[in-house]
Amino acid sequence: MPKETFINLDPQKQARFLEVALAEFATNDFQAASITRIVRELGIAKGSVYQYFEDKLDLWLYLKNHCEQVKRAYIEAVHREAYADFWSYYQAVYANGVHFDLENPRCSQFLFRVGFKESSPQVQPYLNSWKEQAQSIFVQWIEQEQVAGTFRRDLPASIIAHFMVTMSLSVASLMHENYGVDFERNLTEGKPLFGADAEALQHAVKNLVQLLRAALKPQ
Amino acid sequence: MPKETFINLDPQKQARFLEVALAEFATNDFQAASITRIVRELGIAKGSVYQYFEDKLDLWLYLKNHCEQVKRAYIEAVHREAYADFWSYYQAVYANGVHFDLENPRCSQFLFRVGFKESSPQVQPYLNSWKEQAQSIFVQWIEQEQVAGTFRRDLPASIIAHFMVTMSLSVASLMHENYGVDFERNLTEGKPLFGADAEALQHAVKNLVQLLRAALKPQ
DNA sequence: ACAATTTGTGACCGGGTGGTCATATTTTTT
DNA sequence: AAAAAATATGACCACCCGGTCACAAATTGT
Repeated sequence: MPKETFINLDPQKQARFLEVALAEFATNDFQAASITRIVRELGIAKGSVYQYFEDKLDLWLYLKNHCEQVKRAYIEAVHREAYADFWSYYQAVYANGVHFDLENPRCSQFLFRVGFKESSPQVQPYLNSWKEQAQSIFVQWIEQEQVAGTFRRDLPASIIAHFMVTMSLSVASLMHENYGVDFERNLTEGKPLFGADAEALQHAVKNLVQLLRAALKPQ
Repeated sequence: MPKETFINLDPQKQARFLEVALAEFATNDFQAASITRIVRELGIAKGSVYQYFEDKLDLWLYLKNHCEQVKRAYIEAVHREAYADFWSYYQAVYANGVHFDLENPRCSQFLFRVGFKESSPQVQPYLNSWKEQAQSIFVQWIEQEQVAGTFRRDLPASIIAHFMVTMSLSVASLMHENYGVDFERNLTEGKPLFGADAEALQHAVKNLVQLLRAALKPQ
């Protein structure tokens, strides 16, 4: 939890602090991320950081919580009832996830790191939470589809959920490998992660959905 | 490249050095891995390391190359011609990959880190090579199967390859999440990565193949 | 206007790092 | 046995880190 000093801070300064801190933690491990670099970039004294947060871990937890909230808002804006079948719903959720990426590239990259790249022992206890959340949401969806008879029932929902989550998250690297999208460059140039390649993305997702459909329909 | 001093080193000492260095780099980022810890563990002087290798990066590259060679030997021991259909071949390759895991847990964990967790800028240029190799091998397989009519032809081989590689590699985390296999504990206790859970693994791979089959057969 | 409180500061601390090099030890050659 | 070459050593260097704290500045309350 941030200290009151940070909460009471001028919103503009608060936003700038968040921006710079997020950039640092999006580009580096917990261990490798440097408070010194953050304050140098911000042009403030190092002591200030410790007026705002207890320590490095406290700051990291705040950033994680913040980004998760932002992302959740995007996802929860899509409602299953509004879609005729699961796959159109899935694509809508995915599209909103991409909007999140486009509009909050640093958040997106940070969460990606937390979910997949991070291995610093100091944050180990806090790593799996959101992955488990995503997994359990998928399990609920899948069980409903299995009952409705649109998904195969010969495999446990938890297994199917694992593969769906994995594939969904892999689209980013597919974009990178097969469509030549350069996330790093887009980031350093301040562009959104997917840059002007929204079309390539749609194409990739379409192909992915075709594969998942075939894999998951009743055999 | 290691210096001659290391090549001429007593094989037993060489092996012990490799073992300890690999454990360090398997458990930590390139940045976080510590030469100081390695020499402390080995009980040798820090200067010795720099008689063996140019610098930290040189050591890392040697370890990477070594582990890749070891793994390749496992994979290339399986020949396509010896199997009637692709899926039995695929399962045999997978089984050998698991043997590699079981018999070289540190190698396996290090390569996993290099392929998925690593983000230290110093090693960035050397990261993608093996992933691209795996991908291109899969593309060749898939194109052959497409010609033979056993795989769907309505999607590009590159997309299917991404799908297969991603799903194949995710089995490890599936084991962790759904079968409760604790890689970290197995490692610290010196056991092989999959511990005594070979049965769970077989089950997971069976499920994986079922999904892949359904996704890839001609629609 | 003054006092009280909150916010900002940056030199400093202990600790860790990769890497060096003059020196000591061991091995090989003569 | 002596000389030469190869190998091992660890104190030391410059650097960076997270975190502290006595003090300065600014804001708020009276």
